[in-house]
Amino acid sequence: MAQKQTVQMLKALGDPTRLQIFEFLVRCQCAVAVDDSGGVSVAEGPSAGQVCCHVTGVSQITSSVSFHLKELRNAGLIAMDKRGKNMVCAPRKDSLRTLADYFASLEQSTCCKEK
Amino acid sequence: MAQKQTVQMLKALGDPTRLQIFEFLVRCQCAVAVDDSGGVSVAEGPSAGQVCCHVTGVSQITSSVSFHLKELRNAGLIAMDKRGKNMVCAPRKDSLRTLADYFASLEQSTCCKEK
DNA sequence: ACAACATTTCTATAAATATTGAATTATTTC
DNA sequence: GAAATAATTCAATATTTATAGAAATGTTGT
Repeated sequence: MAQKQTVQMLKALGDPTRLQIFEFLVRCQCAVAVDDSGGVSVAEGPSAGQVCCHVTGVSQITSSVSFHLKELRNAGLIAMDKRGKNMVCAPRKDSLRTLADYFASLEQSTCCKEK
Repeated sequence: MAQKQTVQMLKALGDPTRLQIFEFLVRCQCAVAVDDSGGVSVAEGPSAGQVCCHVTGVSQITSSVSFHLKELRNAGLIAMDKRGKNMVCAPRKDSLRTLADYFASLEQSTCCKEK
C-alpha cells in the first residue's frame, strides 16, 4: 500500500477526539446490535448526531463533529451514507485490517528479537 | 492501555517524515545485521546521523531530524542511547506489538462481519 | 409551500506543529 | 587545551489544524 495513505490514516487517528469517535463507531457496531429502539440497525451504524452526543457525553458542537467525521472518511477509515436527514456512519473493516497488518508486519521485520 | 498514549503514538507516526524515519529504523535492524563494516551493530541500530542522511537520500537538516527523533522517543516508539558522540536509535518492539494488538482487537470487536 | 430538523459549509480565531539556520553543549582526537 | 565532530537547543517563521458560531443546504412531515 502507498505510504501516503498509511500516514493519512495514522494522522486521522492521532487526535484524541477522532480516536474517541472512531472507537465509538467500532464498539457501537456491537452495542447497537442489541438496541431494540429500531432507530439504528447493526448494518447502518449510528448517525452523526448520535456520535455528536456521545463524544463529550453532553454537548458538542455539531460542526466540529462534522469536521472530524469528514477527516475520518477522507482517510478511508469510515463510510458515511446519507439516509434521509441523517448521516449514517460505520467503520471500514478493511482499514482496520490494513493497519493491523501493517504493524504486525513491521513487528516481524525486526530481526533483532531480544529486548 | 491509556488512550492518551495510543493517540500520542499514532500522532507521532501520522507524519510522513517520521513514518519514514521509523520504518527506516525498523528495516535497518535487519539491514545492519549483514553489514560488515563494523560501524553499527544489530543491537545498537543506526545513529541519528545515519538516519539524517537516509531521510531524503542526500542532505537533511540535522536539527529537523533531531526534532522528529525526539517526538518518536516521547511517544515511546523508539529508544535512544548515547554512545560517545553518536545517538544510537532503535525501534521499541513493545510499541509495535501494542499497536498491532490494538488494531487487531478493534477489528475483532466489530460484530457486523458482512460487507 | 412552510416549519422543523440534521448536517454541512463558511468565516474567523486560536493553537499546535514543522522548518530552518545559528548558537550551544558535549565528546573525541590531536 | 584546542580543533573537529555529533547532536541538541534556541528563536523566528510559515503552515497546518482545531474550535466555534452563523449561515446555508437539503430532507421530512404537515
